[in-house]
Amino acid sequence: MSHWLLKSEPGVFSIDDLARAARKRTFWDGVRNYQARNYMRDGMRRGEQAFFYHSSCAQPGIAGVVEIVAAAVPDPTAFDPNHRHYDPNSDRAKPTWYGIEVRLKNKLARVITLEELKQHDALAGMPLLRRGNRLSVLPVGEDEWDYILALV
DNA sequence: GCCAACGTTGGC
DNA sequence: GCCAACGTTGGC
Repeated sequence: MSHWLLKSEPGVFSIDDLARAARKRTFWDGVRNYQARNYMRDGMRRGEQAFFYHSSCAQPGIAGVVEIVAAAVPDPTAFDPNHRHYDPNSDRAKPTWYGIEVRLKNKLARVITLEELKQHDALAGMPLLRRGNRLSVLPVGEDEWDYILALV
């Protein structure tokens, strides 16, 4: 079982938005980066867990844990010309973009901020903390996953 | 708002 | 295939 991290801008979709969603579920659409797509489509399996990370906000950091409740399927927003994430180069017969469905497992008692994560040598190797990383979907090592949960 | 660090695009 | 220009991400 692999572990993951999913970034979302709370101004667009926060962990509280997920908490309020029907059955606390949402389809994770709009990923338009190939490596992130590959992690979702080829890596993520139903039942695995991911950190819900708030990015581009006052307090970037890990806000909660979600469970992948459905493996990747083609992202319908890529086919919708009126959608912000429309991609004219993607077609239904051979979709380029995929999304997964997640369910909120739990919100953390506090946000584990990026600043705090950086202070732990044990986490220095995390892809999230790697210089210049901008991927919105990332793997998290098993040791790092456990370590971070123990920080709460 | 700034800017570093990318990924993508497109001319050649 | 190279690489400059451009767009985006995301911390600060």
